[in-house]
Parts: sequence; structure tokens; C-alpha cells
Amino acid sequence: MARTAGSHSDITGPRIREAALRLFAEHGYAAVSMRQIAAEVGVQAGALYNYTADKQSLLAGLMRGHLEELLAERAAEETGPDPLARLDAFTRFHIRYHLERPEAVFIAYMELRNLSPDNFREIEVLRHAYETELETVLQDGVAQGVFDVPDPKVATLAVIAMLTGVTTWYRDTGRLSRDEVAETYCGMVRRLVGC
Amino acid sequence: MARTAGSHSDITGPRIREAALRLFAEHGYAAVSMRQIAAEVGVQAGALYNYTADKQSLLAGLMRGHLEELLAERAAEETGPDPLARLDAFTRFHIRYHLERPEAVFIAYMELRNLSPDNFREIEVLRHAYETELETVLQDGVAQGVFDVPDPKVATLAVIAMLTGVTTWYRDTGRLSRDEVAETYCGMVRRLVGC
DNA sequence: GTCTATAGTGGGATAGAC
DNA sequence: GTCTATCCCACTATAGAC
Repeated sequence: MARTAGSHSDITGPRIREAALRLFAEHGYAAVSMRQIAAEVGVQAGALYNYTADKQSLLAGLMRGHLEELLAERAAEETGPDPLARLDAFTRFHIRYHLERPEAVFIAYMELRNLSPDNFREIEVLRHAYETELETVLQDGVAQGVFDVPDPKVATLAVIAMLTGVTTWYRDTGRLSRDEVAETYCGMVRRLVGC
Repeated sequence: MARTAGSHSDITGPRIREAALRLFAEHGYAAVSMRQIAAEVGVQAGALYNYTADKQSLLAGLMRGHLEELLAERAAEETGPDPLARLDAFTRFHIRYHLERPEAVFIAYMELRNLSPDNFREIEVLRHAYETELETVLQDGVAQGVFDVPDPKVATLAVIAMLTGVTTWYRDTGRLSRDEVAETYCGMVRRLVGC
């Protein structure tokens, strides 16, 4: 759609972030130019700088937004006291959330190298907070004698890597539905923790 | 070391590939310039084109070399008939091999987007051949009643994602040795396949 | 808030001397 | 086989008109 000089648009900001998310996920941060993002939105490159200080801030904002939303939605989930129920809930939540936002997930894992040192530290804190959610479940399960996990720290990283990997192969047009995939992983995770 | 015009060097080719491997792994393919690679080797940018047709071929060659070596070393391993022994062997091999070549592994997983369509197809064939190695072990184990794996295809992808994830956190200066990590993962993989 | 235009930098790849 | 020099192009970010 043609756009005219001087037109106002309070939704340009979100549209820029959506376009950047899509393009960064597809081609990688370094391979995407500000011109490409602007063209996707339908403005000139210079206009982007009304919404972001620079390209680096645009990337950091996307990653921070993704991880903050991940933590917020996780915190909003009801969690009872039973470690096994909490483990299942984490597995289902992680898979559902990641399959719903494959682009944000992809960027959050692949573009860490392209963050400035300050932004990197900030993002790592958020990521570690999320990993701690699962580690706590595993430790509680071990303490209660429900799980058998020799090394909860390593198991945490192993399970998260396993679950996140689903985004690399899952297709909605494939053999399994999202729920079926989640159930399959639930079973594998349960067994992995000796339950 | 200063280099002089006209000097010969049969090892420039390998040095270019080593430098490219290191820089691509650290900064990403798109973020690394041919000038950077040349500087790392100690030649001028133009000299690189005596060894590679272009930047894309350099990347594809690194990835092809990595996957071909992976398949060759895997094929060289002795494998008995016992599915459990083969599963353990795969786990230990995968972790050892990946921890020995973190840069090549990183590139092979992260830079798929930056391959031309032709190169991408070629690399995907190699990657799939490797995944089939594990899938075959799982299927044989199920057929012999040793493993309990409801979905061997999904389990294959889950195990490989879990094992490969070790490269994102393992440090030689950390709490565990490589062998200890491999044993920990062996135990987790065994349980995951219901064994 | 968006436009056009541009400053300033750096990119991939090539040509021709040595 | 490597050098220097260069072509041509794209990039980020900014300036100033509207």
C-alpha cells in the first residue's frame, strides 16, 4: 500500500518490530538491512529511527520482550505442589509457547552473538531465570524422592535443549499435532527424570 | 609475521579455512568480511580468491567437511549387535566429537540459513544421514523389545537436540570432565528410551 | 512522522603488476 | 601466489524540508 509523507500512524512501531522479528528470524540479524525492514513496513529507512535508537536496540528489544513475556506467562500458570504435575506443566507450557512463537525463539537462541556486551548480560539474566524454573522442579522432585536425577543442573539443560529442539522440525502440516508432540515429549521427559 | 609478495605457501588454503571457521563461529557468517579472514591469515583479501570461488563456497565447504568427517568417524566405530551398547556408543561418540569441534558444530547448526538453496539441500542430506544412524539404533532396540520408544522418529530428534545442546554450556574449566558429562548423558538417554 | 538526500564507511569481487 | 588498487555497490545513520 502506498504511503504518503506526513501521514500519521501509531501502529508503525509495532509493525517495525514485527517486520524485524520476521526478517531477523529468516535471514539473521547481520544479514538484514534497515532498508529491508523499512520496505517491509512501507516506510523509508530514515523513518525507523523515530522508533529505535539503532539496529542493535531493535534486536535487544525483541529478545528482551520475548523473554519477559515467556517469564510472565510461565509465572501466570497455576502450579500445585506435586513435582510430577509441575514437570508435565513445564513441558507442555514450553512446547506450546515455543511452537506459537518460532521466530522469537529462533532469534533468542541464535542472535546472542550479535548483542552488545551490556545487552547480552541483561538477556542472559532473563534466560537463566527461566532455566531456574525447571531446575527447581527437578530439585523438589528429587528431595521428595519422586524423581531420580543424578545431576539436576545438567538434566535441566538437557531437557530444555530437547524441548526447544522441537522448533527446528515441527510443521503444522506434519504427522503430529502440537498436543500430540507435547504428550510425546511429556512421556520422554518423565522417563528421563526416572519417573 | 610479515609476508612478502610472491612467497609460496601450500598451507594457506587450510589456514584460510581455519580462520574462517573461527570467525564465522564467533561472529556469524554474515558479520564476517573477507578482509577480516584475510587479516587473520596474514594475506590481502584478493589472495583468498585463489582458494575459494566466493564467500558462499567457503561456508559450504566448511559445513560439508564437518558433516563428512562426522559421518566418516561414526562409520569407523565398532558396533556390535546389542542395541543398548550401540546406544551408549552413539551417545559417547556424539558428545566427544561435538565437544572436540565446538566451532564446526556451531556453524553447522547456525548458518544453514546462509547457504544457497543448492548447498542447503546437499548439507541437509548429510545431516539426515547422521540422524538415521541413531534412528536405526532405536528402531532395532524396539524391534528386539529392549527399548520402549513410542515414536522413534521424534525420540531421535529429541536425543540429538539434547546431546548437541551440551556444546552451549560445557566448559573445560567447569565442574565436570568431558567423560563425566558423557556418562551423565548416557544415563539420561538410557532412561529416555525406557531402558 | 515521514520524506528525500547524503555523508561516511565498508562490503565482495576483480584486474594487472610482480 | 600475493600484492596493490579499484570498481561498484550496499550499509547505518543523520539532516533538513514538508
